[in-house]
Amino acid sequence: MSDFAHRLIAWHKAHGRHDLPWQNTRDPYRIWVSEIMLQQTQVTAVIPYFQRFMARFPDIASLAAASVDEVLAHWSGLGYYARGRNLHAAAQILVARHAGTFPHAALEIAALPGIGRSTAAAVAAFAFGERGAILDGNVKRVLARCFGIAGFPGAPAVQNRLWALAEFLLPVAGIEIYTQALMDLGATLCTRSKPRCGDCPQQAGCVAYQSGRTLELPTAKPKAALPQRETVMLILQQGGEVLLEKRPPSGIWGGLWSFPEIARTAILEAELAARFCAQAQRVMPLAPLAHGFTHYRLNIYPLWVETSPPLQTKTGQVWLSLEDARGAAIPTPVRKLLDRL
DNA sequence: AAGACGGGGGT
DNA sequence: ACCCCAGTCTT
Repeated sequence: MSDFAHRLIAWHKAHGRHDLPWQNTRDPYRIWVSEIMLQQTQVTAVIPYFQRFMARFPDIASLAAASVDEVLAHWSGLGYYARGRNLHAAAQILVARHAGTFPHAALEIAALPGIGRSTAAAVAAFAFGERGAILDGNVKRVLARCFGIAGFPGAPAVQNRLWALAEFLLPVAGIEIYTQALMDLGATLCTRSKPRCGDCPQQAGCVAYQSGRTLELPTAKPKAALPQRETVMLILQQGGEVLLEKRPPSGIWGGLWSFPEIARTAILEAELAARFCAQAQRVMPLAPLAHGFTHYRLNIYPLWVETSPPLQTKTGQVWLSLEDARGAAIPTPVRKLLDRL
């Protein structure tokens, strides 16, 4: 047996969870229901639901005979209601095609609605002792850390590596305790934040711990692509001066001085007349400028405009020399644009 | 490959 | 109050 499996099993004897309502049984139905409920849901939340569910639907036949409405009523509050619908549909399939019994092979189990590769392997292991790997979020975290697997575990290439590793590590015998131990380690010690490495049986061989990368592994999900926004900044120039506007006190660049903005679809002449009592003498687009925020990316399309009198300014508008503008409270993109003039 | 699905825990 | 999380199915 691998050192990894050996240490895990020894640890589980002393520190694992042994008395959950779906443990100490080989009833595939109880194990199945618990594994479905435990998807995306923590043990403490599942326990009362599991108890009520088993009291009302004690076996495959009673679940299959019930209405989907009643099944969902017992799921109410647990979330991901497709789990409940699939559970009910699978029970009816088991009655119709498997004489109301559970198939032993993980591949057949995985053919049922709502059961994927990992859940099938867990049910097959706990109910029938079938040797197979599981790979849920807890296991991904444990393996990524212990073996230093970088990359987002949800990415197919990383996930394939983790599956292969999970298969490789399986003990020849004792799949039930090994599988439970792996789940328990991830759920209780090797947690996402504040892992208890001091109590971990794998510490001496853990790549993440030994290299100080525990909090960097597993690699976080890549941030969603930043929303893109765009604006036109008007660089109104007259003589050696440019017009700056004071921005509203809240929001982006609150209270700072910035170039006036118009929508990309706005009509320049109309905006100039309405907001600045000015006319354009010369108009010249400058190269676009991208500015990154934490929550979106702003593409700025600067429009240099030489204006003609009158030079009326409204409240919150000011004409400044380039030098004075550079000394004002301006955001970085405005500074970059000033540097181009 | 990316999104939908619902609720809970951590911060 | 916000961000982060996660297995399976669907698109």
